[in-house]
Amino acid sequence: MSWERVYQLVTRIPRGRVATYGQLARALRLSGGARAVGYAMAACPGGRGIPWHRVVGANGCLLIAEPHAALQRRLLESEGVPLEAGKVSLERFGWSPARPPAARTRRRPAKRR
DNA sequence: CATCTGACGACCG
DNA sequence: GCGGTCGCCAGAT
Repeated sequence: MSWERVYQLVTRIPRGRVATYGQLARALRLSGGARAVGYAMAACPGGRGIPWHRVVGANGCLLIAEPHAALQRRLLESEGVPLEAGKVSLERFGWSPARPPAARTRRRPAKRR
């Protein structure tokens, strides 16, 4: 399969939200697992409006190397997705590919802090 | 056609 | 908590 599928899904990630490699991989049933998505993103073509910066590691951390990580961080923050200790709070900004939750901008599901 | 090269994540010691 | 191992795909040279 071509990576097109991955790109399509990534494009579906709403602004202000992020998805993890593993999550995308499972959503697409990629045999290669998260790795496959990683490979796909590495080959991600530019100039197509693919929000590649909305894809983060399983832990919500940025995986790519500098200087791209800095850019990703900047882009995310410009979308309202803050990085805490170098990581995105998947609890708050994680997006489910098949199950987009209602906008919980400030509503806490059961998590209290 | 053979090889190399990357944006992962789960598991184990 | 940290570092090493393993499974994996497609495109470029």
